[in-house]
Amino acid sequence: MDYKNTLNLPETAFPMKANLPIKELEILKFWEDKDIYNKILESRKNSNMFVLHDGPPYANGHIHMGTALNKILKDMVIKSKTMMGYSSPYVPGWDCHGLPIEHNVEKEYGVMDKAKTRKACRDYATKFIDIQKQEFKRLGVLGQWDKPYLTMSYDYEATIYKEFLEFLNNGYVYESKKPVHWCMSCKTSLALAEIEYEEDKSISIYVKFDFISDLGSEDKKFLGKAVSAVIWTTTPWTLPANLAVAVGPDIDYVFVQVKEREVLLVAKELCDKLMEKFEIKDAQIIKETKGKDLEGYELAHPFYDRISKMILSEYVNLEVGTGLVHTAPGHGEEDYEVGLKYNLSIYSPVDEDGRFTQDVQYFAGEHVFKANEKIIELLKKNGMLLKEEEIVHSYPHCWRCKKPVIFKATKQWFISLEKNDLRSKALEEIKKVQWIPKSGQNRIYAMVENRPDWCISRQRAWGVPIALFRCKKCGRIVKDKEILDFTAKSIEQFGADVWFEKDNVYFLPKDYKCECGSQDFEKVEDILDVWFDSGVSHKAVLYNKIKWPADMYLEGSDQHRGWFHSSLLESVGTLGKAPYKSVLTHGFVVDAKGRKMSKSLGNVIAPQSIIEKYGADILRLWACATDYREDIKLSNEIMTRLIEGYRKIRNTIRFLLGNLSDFYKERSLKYEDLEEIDKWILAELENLKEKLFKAYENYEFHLIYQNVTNFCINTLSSFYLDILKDTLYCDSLNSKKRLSAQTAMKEVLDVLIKFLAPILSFTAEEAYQLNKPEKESVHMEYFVPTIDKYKNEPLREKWSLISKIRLSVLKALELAREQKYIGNSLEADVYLNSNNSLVKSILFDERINLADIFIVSHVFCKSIDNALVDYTDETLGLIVKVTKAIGEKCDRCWKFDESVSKNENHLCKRCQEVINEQRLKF
RNA sequence: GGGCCUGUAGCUCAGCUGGUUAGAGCACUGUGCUGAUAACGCAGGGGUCAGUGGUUCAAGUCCACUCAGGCCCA
Repeated sequence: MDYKNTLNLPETAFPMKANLPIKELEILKFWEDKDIYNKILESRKNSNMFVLHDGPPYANGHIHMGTALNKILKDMVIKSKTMMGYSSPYVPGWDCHGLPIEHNVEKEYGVMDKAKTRKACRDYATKFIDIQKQEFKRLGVLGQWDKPYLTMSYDYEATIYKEFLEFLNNGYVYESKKPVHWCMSCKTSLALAEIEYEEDKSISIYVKFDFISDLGSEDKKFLGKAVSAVIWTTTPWTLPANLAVAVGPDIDYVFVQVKEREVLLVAKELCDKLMEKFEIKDAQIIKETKGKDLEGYELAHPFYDRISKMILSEYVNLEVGTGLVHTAPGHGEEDYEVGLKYNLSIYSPVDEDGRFTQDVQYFAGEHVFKANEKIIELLKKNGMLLKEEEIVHSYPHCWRCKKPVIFKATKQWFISLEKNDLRSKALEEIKKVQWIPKSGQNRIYAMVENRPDWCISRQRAWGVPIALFRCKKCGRIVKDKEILDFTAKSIEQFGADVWFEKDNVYFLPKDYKCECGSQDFEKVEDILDVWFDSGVSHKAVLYNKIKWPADMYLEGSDQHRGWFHSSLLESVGTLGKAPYKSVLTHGFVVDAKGRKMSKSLGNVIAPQSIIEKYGADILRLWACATDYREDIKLSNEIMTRLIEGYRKIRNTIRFLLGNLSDFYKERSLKYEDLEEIDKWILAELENLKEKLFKAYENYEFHLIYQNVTNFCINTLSSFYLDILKDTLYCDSLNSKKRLSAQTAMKEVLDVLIKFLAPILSFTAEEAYQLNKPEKESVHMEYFVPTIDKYKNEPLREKWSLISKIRLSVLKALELAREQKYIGNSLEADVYLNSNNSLVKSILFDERINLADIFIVSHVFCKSIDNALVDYTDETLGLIVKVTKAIGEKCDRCWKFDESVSKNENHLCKRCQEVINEQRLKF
């Protein structure tokens, strides 16, 4: 007879197949309809706060794996903090200004006036904010999505401007020249993103710079000889602006005698090649020296009556040239940097059309590219040209007009790092912040320590203007408080557009005069660096609003130079403190081989494709399972493995739910009344909880995945739950043993669901709703606190030994199975014997049922002859013998027992009793 | 080229302050069950710990270099 429907088999609405792509949409709707985010905050309104401040992604394009990872990690931090009892609001933001948007707008609509460009940029940003918002929400990230912060909102723009004024009024801000890419035909400066590199033919020349310094007085070898340093350049037109010659401090140089009275200085390594090039035979090295010993010598400019200094630069390399580098601080990035160090002037005597200014001897009014030839002529005439040759190299071109660009120094606005000790204060603050991982501290420290002053101006349209007036006559900047305050107020009211839309008369009081008496003013039209925009977010979003400083900033490790950096300088500059207490960084998403994802490599995986195929919880599990502090690999195999892991967790939850369907709180037993095995699982659970708490506290999410998976597989699935099945299915609904099991299982399920909620946010919610929920959403819950009563190390040790004994028995059973003596382990009886006292104490312990634990029909602690299998475990001192089970197979529980043959229903004693009890009920 | 960092089984990760034959889960192979069933159990194979050299009685664990990769800068 089939007794299947007399069993208490698991029953649940929690399906084995998750169907996440569909199910998640329902859950999203549930969260939104019930306004769960705000209810969570409401439930924590009297709690301590933990504020993770969102770094604003750029409102451009769809989200990619990196942004998805970042948002998921943030969400896991916030949800876990919430479940620890904190009030942890999440205000997402977007970075809206800046060149990439302006660039795309210009590509689409062509060049427009500022007002139109700004309007189009605003629309463009708005569009992508909406797109990204939907994509972020789909990841399961809960937050204040209806009221995000936008760097282009009027009040935020006003904050940017006001913060700039703080810097201005505290004396940090100054104007100075700096070389930028300059298009001579568009007459505009260009950002890096607007530069296209193309192969170009160019002239390159080797030029002599004579030593003025008298080397003969130092070393007789030089007496009566003309000594020259040899440089190489591909831009002869920058020679008029030459102010120095740079050498590498650790590079070896040689003085080579080439004629009776002529000596050249070149890098040792390149010497032979150069002599060949210059067609010099019989060159003789007369002296060797390190670059650092050359510092400070004076050279003569090759055609002007001017000194060119010998300086040191780390940028010098030996790939091309002579190892000595012509340096014009007004015409090159590196030249500029090193020029600042040596206090050279940023000399750039070229106008916006690319013509030399009037003060340039020989070449005034000449276009720089045309001047190239004339300069070479002059050098030839002076005898300073050693060699001239054509080369092909990649040269920057304007993305718009495709013409070659030049480096030209233009006036820019800076924030000084030395004023008010900004740099040293920032460095001190860095030391106070908790950097996770620790190496982040070194990284940002080195950057702040070495960076030049902050160039905050851009010659673009889409941004917050440096809204200041300049006297056209004397150049003075208007700093009157009323005028600046009025401007700030206007921006707050109308947005930064007001600066471009209204005339001077709107901002300046009637009859306003400059100190010099002039009434003629011009607007500064430069806009602020977007890093300044996002750098003030702590002020715009947190300060005097939520909580300041933030407890955490969490971004990719590239932000050490980016947002962490600009926020730090901004905050230290105006408030004297870092805006964050801790900074957590994650690595970058790479492919299976550890290479970065790029379109050209064709290895890009979009988050959308994973969500559509597998669901956001799988993506979340991925973010959790890998150690994000390093690079995070993503591949099809990794996804497949994660899906397996997900299924294991899901099925464990499903089994627990199924076996608790008839259970409710009132039926739970007191801890003291639990079976030993159930006390044991609670002790194991306590151990797991401790690990999980620690992992959440240290933000080591991958340990949560590892621990939970191992617990589900080893502790639950293959041991505890497997053993429990007989009790759960076959015992009476009211049996103490079964209620004891359910009491423990309920606790286990609770812990799993709640501790997984920050990670598998959808699945946890689904399970929570089916498990007789106490709150509206699992995300309003708290982590299950540690319960001291459940801790029980001796019990854990005892059961660890039981588990070892079990493994030996399973091994013996496997041997019997291989020989086809048994199939199902219930077909076997086990005989045990041990000379180990500890093992023996287990064998004869009456509180545990070994037959249950081994899932066999009977266990006898004695010896027997003629066993089918005889297995000895040396380390335990245990002898295991296996025989066919005595008695017949009970039709209901499938255990073998001698009572079965005597029973008219072919049932064992236990099952007959359960059936009797069930009949009584109906 | 410089700064910061990484490299343990096919995949994801453990391996504490250097100390027994390097661990786990998944995957793989074999197998049992068919009352967690596109599930569950059991058993098994698989690693010269990126490479080379060094320190040490002893190195995956410390040092140097090399190779591969990532972020930032040049």
